[in-house]
Amino acid sequence: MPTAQACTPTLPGFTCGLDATLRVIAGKWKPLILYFVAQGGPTRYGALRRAVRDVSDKMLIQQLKELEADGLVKRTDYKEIPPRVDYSLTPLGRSLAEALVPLCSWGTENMAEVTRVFAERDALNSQRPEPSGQSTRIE
Amino acid sequence: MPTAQACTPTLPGFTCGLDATLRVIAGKWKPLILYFVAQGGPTRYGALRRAVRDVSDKMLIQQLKELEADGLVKRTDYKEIPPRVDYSLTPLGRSLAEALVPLCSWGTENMAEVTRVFAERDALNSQRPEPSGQSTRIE
DNA sequence: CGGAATCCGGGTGGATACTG
DNA sequence: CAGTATCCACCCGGATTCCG
Repeated sequence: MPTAQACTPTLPGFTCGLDATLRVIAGKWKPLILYFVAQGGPTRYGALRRAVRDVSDKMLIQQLKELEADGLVKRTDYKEIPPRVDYSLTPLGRSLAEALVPLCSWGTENMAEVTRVFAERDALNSQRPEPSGQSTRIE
Repeated sequence: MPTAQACTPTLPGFTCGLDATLRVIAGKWKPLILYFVAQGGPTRYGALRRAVRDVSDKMLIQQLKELEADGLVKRTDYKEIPPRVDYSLTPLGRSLAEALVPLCSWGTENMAEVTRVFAERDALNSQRPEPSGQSTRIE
């Protein structure tokens, strides 16, 4: 019912609202970055790096730059020594982060289910001629 | 700010609910697929291909298979000639699609903004001959 | 501390051709 | 109509190293 018909083409280039959103948050870490900054307020680079586990400097910086270029996050350099920089959300970024909340809730509620499904999939993978453990497939 | 701290680690493997969700919908087309199927009910392959613009057969099938393996969509083959197959959402998939609604709304509301930002970015890219590295933008 | 630059392997994903 | 199969360019993203 309210399955939202908000997906009506309005501007050229995007097929629908979801399409537009995806172009902005496409990227392995962007949603997590947005979400963590939304929760923590202005967040220092190091803190962000620790929060978004397994992200490398290169990727974190890259995604942050794109988010900044897209007007979702704001970078503040305090020009101090040692360096201090923090990242905060713009109003636009804040509104997008709000839209991510349901996704987070969904994950929390269905984490057990997701874990199970992934375990099954990994079990199938390990039956294949695939030596060594780690299966960081994803994305 | 009710910025939801639903992002509390609960199960090993995932840092938070959002992390879990992202592992499931990571993939260029999955959110769009979920959303279109959610809107249209059981959707035929061809219809989906037309709905998700610019997707190739290969990618569409691949993503559909993963969604199916993850228990989000259900494939129905009517074994007819000519072939007829449709895809529908499982309860799990339906709940996830619901969680996508805010993202779609956000895109619709901020499409003008997004379009503008992207235009600026593209403008900058085309201005730079960039001596140290070929940056032939995007497709 | 907060990056930037470079190298590099593997996966992603497009194009095309073919099948039932 | 609903896929499958193959080739392959490209870029994502990790590791490493260096800089202010």
